[in-house]
Amino acid sequence: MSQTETRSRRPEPARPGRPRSARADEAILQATLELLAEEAGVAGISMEAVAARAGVGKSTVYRRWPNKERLIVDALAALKRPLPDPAGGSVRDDLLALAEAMCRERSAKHGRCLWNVLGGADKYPELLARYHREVIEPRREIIRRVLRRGVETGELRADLDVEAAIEMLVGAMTLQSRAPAATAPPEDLAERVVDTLLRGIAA
Amino acid sequence: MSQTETRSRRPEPARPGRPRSARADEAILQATLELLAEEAGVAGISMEAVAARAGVGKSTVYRRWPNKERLIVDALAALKRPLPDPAGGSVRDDLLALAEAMCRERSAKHGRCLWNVLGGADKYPELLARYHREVIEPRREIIRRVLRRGVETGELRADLDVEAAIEMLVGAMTLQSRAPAATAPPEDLAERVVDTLLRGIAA
Amino acid sequence: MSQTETRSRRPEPARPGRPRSARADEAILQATLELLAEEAGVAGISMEAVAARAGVGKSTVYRRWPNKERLIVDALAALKRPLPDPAGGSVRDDLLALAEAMCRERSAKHGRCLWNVLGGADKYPELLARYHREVIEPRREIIRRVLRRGVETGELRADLDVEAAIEMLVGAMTLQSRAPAATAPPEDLAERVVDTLLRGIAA
Amino acid sequence: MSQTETRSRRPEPARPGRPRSARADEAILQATLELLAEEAGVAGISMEAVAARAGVGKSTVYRRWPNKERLIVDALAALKRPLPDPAGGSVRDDLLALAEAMCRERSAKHGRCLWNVLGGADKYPELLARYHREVIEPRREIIRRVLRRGVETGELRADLDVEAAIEMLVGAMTLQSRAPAATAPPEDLAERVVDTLLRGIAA
DNA sequence: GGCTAAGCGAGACGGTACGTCCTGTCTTCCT
DNA sequence: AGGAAGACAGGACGTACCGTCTCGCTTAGCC
Repeated sequence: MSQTETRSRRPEPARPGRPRSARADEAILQATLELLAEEAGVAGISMEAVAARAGVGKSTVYRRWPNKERLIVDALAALKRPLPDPAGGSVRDDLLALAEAMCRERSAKHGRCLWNVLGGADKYPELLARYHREVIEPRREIIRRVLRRGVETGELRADLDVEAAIEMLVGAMTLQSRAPAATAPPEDLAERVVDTLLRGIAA
Repeated sequence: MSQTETRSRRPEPARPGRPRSARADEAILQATLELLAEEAGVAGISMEAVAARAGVGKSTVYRRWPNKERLIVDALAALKRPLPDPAGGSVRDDLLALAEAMCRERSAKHGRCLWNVLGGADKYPELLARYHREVIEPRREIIRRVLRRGVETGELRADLDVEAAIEMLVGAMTLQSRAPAATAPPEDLAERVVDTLLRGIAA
Repeated sequence: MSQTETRSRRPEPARPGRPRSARADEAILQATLELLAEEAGVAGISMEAVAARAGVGKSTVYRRWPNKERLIVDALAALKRPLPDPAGGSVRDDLLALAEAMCRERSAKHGRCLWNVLGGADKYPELLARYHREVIEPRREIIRRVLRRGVETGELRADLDVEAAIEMLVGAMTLQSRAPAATAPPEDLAERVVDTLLRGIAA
Repeated sequence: MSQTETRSRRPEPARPGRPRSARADEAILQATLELLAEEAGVAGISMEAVAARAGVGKSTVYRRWPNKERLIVDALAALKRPLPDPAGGSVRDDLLALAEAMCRERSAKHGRCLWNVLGGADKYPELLARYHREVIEPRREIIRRVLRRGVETGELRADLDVEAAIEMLVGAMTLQSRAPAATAPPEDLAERVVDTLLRGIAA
């Protein structure tokens, strides 16, 4: 993944030997995500199953990723679809759109993947660090811009603690996903959270 | 653990044979927590390591817990110290005390344990469900009571969405712990979040 | 193998834990020999195939033998049936009996095993050394005794070079086995070699 | 090798494209022999190691030889120096010269190669057959001629069993090489064997 | 005080997955 | 077209745990 990116950035140093198969890359990532969704967690899937489902030899997997964890983090990165950059209506509309996107994601297949993976993360600090850098931060940045713009337009209070607000919004929307599967979040959770955030709870 | 509780509830049905060693129970749970902190995640520790560190045979572990996950959830339950029931000052003071307690917990050893475990949780829904029922919900209930009292005393707005507020507070305080270890949360995060929650962000 | 022998020599120090299964020992050695005969050479068989055919887990094999080579040498040792101690008739009769036994062995299943294995032996000098010590030398000793007795009884010349004679007899009977499978040795090879050895070739 | 021979026999059919590099041929065979001596047995060396040591791509090896075994047999053929055709003195002198040559060969580097290879031979019958035809038989033929001449000159007995005598001589001289490396054969083994063969062991 | 039943440390059992290495084939660019 | 490089599918290697089982030995309560 990262190598592919790196290589494609510069105009191909023309390495000798047979080039790596792009189909294999895709098949492996695809198989990984499927298994990650079906089974569960880093522990729940096996490299051998990944290779088998991808129709690929084990060595083809290990040539690209040094171990299971690194494969999984790259597979997850493949779904890091950025949050929809909000149209730019009222701050409330923008925040609501973002909150609902996060809420939807929670139940989506990849949502589960992320959580399954992040659990065992203390063991792999770089895994977590990279995930933060490449996935989490860009998303917060979008919210941060919406909030800043709100301050400028006067929609939000001038002394707003932007980071605390981000933390609350993101926290509320993602924490819920840890509830038992049965406990579906209420449909209107996004709206209720955004409104509570806007108005505050003080009388 | 659960069996121990069950047994200690009724006055000993007086089973025949040698009774189970209480020292073994403790040693196993202790070893589990130590390994959970040192290593990481459900996947990171092995039953053999637990037994070895506890100075106990593997069968002594398996006699008490049917598998790794059940052992771990019981070990975690051993640290479910309840949040300090707030003294009952102003709502702000109470919320702040709770928030700071959660914040402190995040960096504590058991804090890490919880997160390490919750990751691979999709595979073990009952683990997660039980954890929610026995650990998470009681804690939310404490916050819930503080908020309800605030509404009654008029400190908080009458149309407050209690659940949304809980979600935001808990989410903000716990999500942070997933940042890379280096990224220590700001000292005053609790205060900033509580104030932002109280006042709202709208102008 | 060696461990079993060692243990059974002394009256069991009563080691803790579940004792090793004698059935597994047998099944593994049996499977090894079968595969050694069917397939060929150290390289031709796999530990996984051995375990599978023996109906045993791989770890059960590796608990007893540290690697493929050590397993194979022990399997071969299991067939080191000693040469029939000759009845003690005339020297010619005794030598003929021994030569014919060696000749028969050549075509037998285990004969092939030995050769298949001895090939890659430079890599495992201890394998070869042990095989010599435990299998080859005892056999030569039998021939040596027959020749010495012949000298004493006056059947053989007094100035006989015993070791050279052994080398010639054993060499002639075993070298042949390296001929292509098609080239069956003549029925009467043993007799012809013994007589040539007795009479010499000089006029 | 075989292809090279075939091509060099006829005056080059003038194939299109770049001709094969003679340097590559040599480098590959050289590398094979070196590894065969250092490591051990057909199983002990890898095509990748051969190609790497020869400074050659794997495909360059596989273009010339279809698999490991064929490469090895050709590499060995490169050392099949014929036995010195004996000067034609007394039969004893001739046999002694041949025996000593065989004895010397045993300790030489290629000696080891041959044995290393012959071990795993059941799996590759054609390898063995070819080796017999091209290396072993020519050598026996030399001994055979010496013995026949001895019969004609009256030095050897008229009713000599030529094949049995060959078997004993060759067997005695080559079998020894299977002893552990430490056990060097006695200096005078050749002489003792030849004399024992000549005089017989009977009183 | 002996009997009975369960607990105990130890470790073997059949399995599964790991990550490494090598085989023999293929695909690319360079000469 | 040959050559060097190296990717490809496949499969065995030897290791580490899983959760179960079998040993011989305590350690209790009940007779």
